[in-house]
Formats: sequence, C-alpha cells, structure tokens
Amino acid sequence: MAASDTPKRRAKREQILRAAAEVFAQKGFSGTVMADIAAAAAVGKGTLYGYFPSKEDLFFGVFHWVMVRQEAATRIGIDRLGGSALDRLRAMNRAAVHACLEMQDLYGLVIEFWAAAGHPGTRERFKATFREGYEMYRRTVAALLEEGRRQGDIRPGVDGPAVAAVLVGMWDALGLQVWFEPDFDARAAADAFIDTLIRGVSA
Amino acid sequence: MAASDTPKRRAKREQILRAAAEVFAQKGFSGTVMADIAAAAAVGKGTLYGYFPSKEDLFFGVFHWVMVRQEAATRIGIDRLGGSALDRLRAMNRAAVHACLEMQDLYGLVIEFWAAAGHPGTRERFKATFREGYEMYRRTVAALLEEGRRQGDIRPGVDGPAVAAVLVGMWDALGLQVWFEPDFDARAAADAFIDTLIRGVSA
Amino acid sequence: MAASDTPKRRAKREQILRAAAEVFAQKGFSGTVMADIAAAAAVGKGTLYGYFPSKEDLFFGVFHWVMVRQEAATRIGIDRLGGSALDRLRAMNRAAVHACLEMQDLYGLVIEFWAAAGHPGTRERFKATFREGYEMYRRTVAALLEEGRRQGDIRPGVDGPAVAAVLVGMWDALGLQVWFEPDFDARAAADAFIDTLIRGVSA
Amino acid sequence: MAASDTPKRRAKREQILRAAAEVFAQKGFSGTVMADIAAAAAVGKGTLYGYFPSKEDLFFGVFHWVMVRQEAATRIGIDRLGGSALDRLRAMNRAAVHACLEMQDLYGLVIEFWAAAGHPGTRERFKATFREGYEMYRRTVAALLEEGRRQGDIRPGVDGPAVAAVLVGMWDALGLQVWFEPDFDARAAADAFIDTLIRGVSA
DNA sequence: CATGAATGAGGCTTCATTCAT
DNA sequence: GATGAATGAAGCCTCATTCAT
Repeated sequence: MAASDTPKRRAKREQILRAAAEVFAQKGFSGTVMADIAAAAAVGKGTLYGYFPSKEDLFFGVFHWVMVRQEAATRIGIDRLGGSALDRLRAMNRAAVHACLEMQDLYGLVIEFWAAAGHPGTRERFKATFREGYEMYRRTVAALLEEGRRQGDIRPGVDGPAVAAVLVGMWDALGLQVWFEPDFDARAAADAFIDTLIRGVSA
Repeated sequence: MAASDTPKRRAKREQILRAAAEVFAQKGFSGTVMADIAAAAAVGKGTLYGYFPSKEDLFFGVFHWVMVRQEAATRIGIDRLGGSALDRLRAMNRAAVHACLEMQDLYGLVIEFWAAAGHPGTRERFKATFREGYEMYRRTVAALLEEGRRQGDIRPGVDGPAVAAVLVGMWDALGLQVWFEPDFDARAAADAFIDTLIRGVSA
Repeated sequence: MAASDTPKRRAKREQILRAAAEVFAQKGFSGTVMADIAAAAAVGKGTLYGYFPSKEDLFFGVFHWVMVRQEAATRIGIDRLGGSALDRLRAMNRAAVHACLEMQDLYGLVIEFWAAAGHPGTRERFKATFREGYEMYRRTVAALLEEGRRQGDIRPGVDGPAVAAVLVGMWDALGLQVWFEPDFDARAAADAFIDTLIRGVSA
Repeated sequence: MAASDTPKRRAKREQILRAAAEVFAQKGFSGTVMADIAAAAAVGKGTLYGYFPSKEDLFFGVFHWVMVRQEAATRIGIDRLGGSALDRLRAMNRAAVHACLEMQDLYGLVIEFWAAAGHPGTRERFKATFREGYEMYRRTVAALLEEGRRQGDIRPGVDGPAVAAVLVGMWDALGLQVWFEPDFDARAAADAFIDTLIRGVSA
C-alpha cells in the first residue's frame, strides 16, 4: 500500500506519464479514456490506479511533469551564459521559443492545462502552479532588464515588469500561433521581435 | 426544426447563446451539462435542440457569436479613426485589450475554444474560424505598420508581419495573464509595451 | 370538444389514417414519430390529437381501418358467387391472396399489428380484434367445406375446422413469404396448393 | 471488448442471451429497456455492452441464437429417420410444430424478428438470415417431395416447390394461431392437415 | 503486484404530448 | 379548429473506478 518508490516503480511511473501526456495532448482531458492511456502505456487499466489515485490526479501529474521539464529547458544555462544582460535576454528568448517548438505535438497539453486551470474543482491546483511558473519567468526577465539598465544598455524610463510580463506572455502566444498554423515561422518572428523590442528599450 | 427565423426566434436563440456562453465559460465544455444551460436560459432541455442540433453545435454557435462580437469590438472605429498610422495602432491596441477585459468572465471560453480547436472531431471547424480571425487581425496590424513606413514614421528594416504576429499574440497573452491573476494591470502593461514597441520600430 | 363528425371531418380522418398507415408500414410503430405522420398527412402535429387521443390510438385506428378493408376485399362476392362450394373456396383463396398482394407495401403493417398484439398494454385490444378476424375467416372456410361435404364433393372423413385453420394461416404465410422475397409468386403457389388441397379433400 | 472467448465468457454470453430472449419476447424490442435485460440476466447494465455493442446487436444475437436452436430442433433426425419420404415428411411436420410449441412463450420473439426484418436499419441483417432459414426448410421439404415422386408415392404433376413453400409457411402460421389462441390444438390441425395434403399429392 | 471484467451513475438526445397563438 | 414551439420524462450508452483472480 505504501508507495515504496523503487527505481522500477519510478520507471513505470515515467512510462505512464509519457503515454498519458501523448494521449491527453491528442484528445484532451475529457476526450481521453483511461483505457487509452493504459493501452498506450502498455499496462493494465488497474495499474494506472496503483500510481495515480484518479484520472484527474494523473492529469495533474502530467502537468507537473511537463512544467518541470519545460522550465528546465528554458532556464538551462541562462545563468552560466556569458555576455551582456541583453545577450542573455536574447538567449532566453531563443531557448523559450525552442522549448515550445520542441514539444510542439504536446502543445495541445498546455491548452488543456489552461482549461483545467479554469474549471471549478481543478482550478486551484493548476492555477497555483501556473502562477508560480509565470512568476518565475517574469522575475527572471525583469532581473535581466534591471541588470541591463544598471549596465547602461537600457534606458531608465522602461517599465521592466510590464515588458517582462508581455514578453513571457508572448512565448505562449507564439506557441498558440504555431499550434494553429504549423508553417508559421515562430523562430524568425521571435528573433525579429526581440530585436525590435531591444531597440525599443535600449538607451 | 423549422428555421423560420422570426424575430422571436432570433431573440430566443440569443437568449440561449448568452446563457450557454456563461455556463461554458464557467465549467468548460465537458463540465457543462445541457440541463445547466437549459436552466440558465430558462427554457426546457428539449428547446435547446430546436435551435442547435447538438451540444457541440451549440458550443460552436457560442464560439461564432463571441468571435463576431469580439472582432466588432476591436475593429470599431479603427478605419474611421484619424491620426497617424501609429496613433491608430495605439488605438487598436487599446481597443483589443479593452475588449478582452470587457468579457473577462467569458475569458474561460476562449481557452475552451482553443482546446476545441485541438480535439479531433471539433478540430477543423474551430481551427478554420480561428485562423480566419487571426489572419484578419494580423493583416490589419501589418497594414498599419506598412502605412507608417510609407509615412516615414517607421524605419524601413522592420519586419512588419513578424511584429504584427507578435502583437496580435500579445492580446491573447494578456488575456491569459489576467485570467490567471485578475489583479494584473493589463491596460498599463499593454500601454507601456506598445510605447516600447513603437519606439523600437520608429524611424 | 364533441367529435361532431361532419363529412369534412371524416375526410380528414381518412387522410390521416392513410398517411399513418404508410408511415407505420415503412418504419414500424416505434420507428414512427408523430411528426412524420403529420407531415405525410399534410397537417399539423397538433391536429393529429384532434382525431386520435394518442399515438397508440392512432395506430389502433389504422389497424381497424386496414382490417375492415381487408375483410371486405376478401369476402366480396363469396356469398353471391355461384358455383359449387369448392369453386367458391377457390375464389375465396384467390381473393385473399389478391388482397394480400394488393396492399403489399402495407404488409409491414400486418406484422406490426401482430407485434402489437403481443405487447403488454396494447395486447388486449389487438388480440381481440385479430381473434375475431381469424374466427370469421375460419368459420367461412369451414362452412364452405361443410357445404362441399353435403354436396358430396368432399369426402366425409375430412377435419373441416383443421383444414380451415391451416388454409387461413396459409394466407398469412404467403404474405410473409412475399414480404421476404418480393419475387416469390404467391398466386401460383396458392393456386397449385389449393388444387392439391382440394384433391386431398375430394371424395 | 476483449473477445477472448473463454468458457466463462461463453457462459455469461449465453446467460445474457437467455435473459434477453425472455424480456424481448415479453415486451418487444422497443418496449424493452436495457436495464430490464441487465436485471433479468443478473448483471450490470454496462456488462451487456461488453458482450454486445448495442441493443440492436444484442437483439440480433438473440435472433441468431433462436434461429440456430430452432433449426436444430426441427432437423434433428430427419436424415437418420427411416421410412419412406412421406413418412419423413410427416416426421418433419411433427418436429416443426413441436419446436414451435416448445418455445411458445418465446413466440413473440419471432414476430419481433419479422418486424425487425421490415424496419429500415435492421432490415438487411434480419431479412438475409430469414431468407436463408426459409430457403433451407423449403429445400429440405422439396427434396423429400422429389424423393417421394421418384419412389412412386407422389404423382408426377405436383408442383413440389410451391407445396414446400406453403407447408413451410404453414408452420409459421400455426405458430401465430397458437399465439393468438393458446387453446388452439396446433398438433391436431397439423396432423390432420398433413394427411390431407399427402392424400392430395399421392399417386 | 498486475490485470481487465464488471459496475452503475450520469450525460446527450429523442419524441409524445400540450397549449398559446 | 389548426398549428408547431416548448417541454421533460425516459432510454441508450460511456467510462471512471473497483476488486476477484
């Protein structure tokens, strides 16, 4: 009964999460039936309940799993990166867009997560986690802007937090656009945009 | 069944759409049961089917209804507006953000629509309508930018379409942020941001 | 409120019955919806209830209407017919089969009536009417056989009632066969059979 | 869903069929609700769908099940039976009538099957199966008649197929008569009739 | 511990019937 | 008297969850 957490158990948990992520991404939360996930994970339906107490918990598990991986992908090396604050902002922008494109076929998931964050019942858990994530991104960007200002690259009047908020939001927005039009060149748009933005905030 | 389209019929259709929008916004598509909508619209369950052939069609009806109203709200006066292209861009930005905030309690709907655009079955209808909407917005913004370039307010090197795409995306992004944090001051962020942006694209 | 029974009313009643018969024959009792009948009869749905208190009553009305017409068609002239009893039996056989084929596209109705006679609720009304009808046929045939015996055309040992029962059943049976295989030549089979039968009962 | 076909599964399938046959026989197809069948079979409503994909499929399953059993009951021993062709015809007649009376309380089913064979949607499946069944009976009877002719017991002029068609139809017809009047002595009528018939076809 | 057959609550939808126009 | 829009009871079916094997 106790979830003993052997390596074997962790592996199967991962295997279930991966399968569930794929199915949820394709069919949405409500469109997914537990049997699909079990089949995709190559386990019995009952087994799922040995790892997650309910469908919703499994979904939240996937959410958490994806968020952690996404954040890791975006943050990798930001701090270790050399260069000016603006260069690091450019790098972060790249990394964020890259991370979005990487998991493009899982992007449906993100939308499902947003939706879950709006439904009564699931709302709180999801909303809180989202807020944390956005907060983290915004703080990181704002810190870079502040650093740029101190370094004299950014003019004083810029509303750092506002720009940060919009920039972070933009990553989601670009993901959405690609979601709707796979041919949309998000990388180019993001690059062109960040240049314009930087020009706008430059001293 | 008889789509005779009397004024009375149109009124009741509207009444149903309004109620359905509210319920869908609150509980999401799957979380909503037809009985809720019927109750909210103060009609019998069966009546709903006299106006929309299925739950999904009703949902799509709401989608269409919201999109049309949203577009109308955003576009109002853009063309009649005087001033330079950049002034009109500022005005459009305001209008778009305003429209988002206006229907803030319906914002959950937008997310549900995105989700629907990702589910097999609903995908095509929703995706197509979304694409049209985004396309329209992007073209409008791009035209303004092009006009500004011709008027000499915007420097030649700017990638108009890319900036347009991002700007349009930003409206979604701001809506999302408000959705997650009702205290977030989207108007201020949008204003601050558009200033920065315009500075970035200025000659 | 009183069903005043003007000629106009009778005509509309007939019009409804005719339409209902057609629809019931095609789709069965349960498969038929009142709206179909109303449409087929070119009247409003509500009007039906001005003539029949319920769907089931309308169905029973159709049943009665068909039975009466069928009996009339079969009996026509039996008594007035000249010839020996056996000749009249042959004529009746012809008439019965002919009546079946006449209303061939309404034959589905007969089956529906049988079915109705088996369902609790409808059972009693239908069963009673059916019994009367069969009884009448059997008595008529038995009387002919008896007459034939008295005339010396039929040998004494024949179990008249049994033969009558079977002969009557045969008309149903032939109808069924045609129902299943429209190419089946019921007339020929009936003629060949009655000859054999008559030879079997002949003195 | 998994059609693994273990003995246990077969047993439960049979259990469901038996219960469904009873309920369908009593209330007809439309009058029967799945809950009734589930209760009669002492299983959950959902279980039914593990064995039959829909109410209609279950009904067809019952149809098939009944037909197979009925045919088996009628054919048993025809071939192994000694005696002349006419003796075997008498035996077959007995067996057929006996089989009808055996399942008398299921006879309502047969009518429901006929009805199903007339409804659009169910039509094709049922009609095809019925045709096969009738065809089989008719061929068997016709073969016996032909054999009798070769043996010199039956006179040459007899239209074998026509007589066969009517004889087969008569079994249904007798079933109907018993259905309407439980006191009707079908066995006696059938015996008396077959004697008359045989006399009619005898050399 | 894994499995998948069994369960039954609950949703979408249909349609006989009513009644205001 | 005729109409057809409105109603809500009722049925088929799905699917999250349990539990015997």
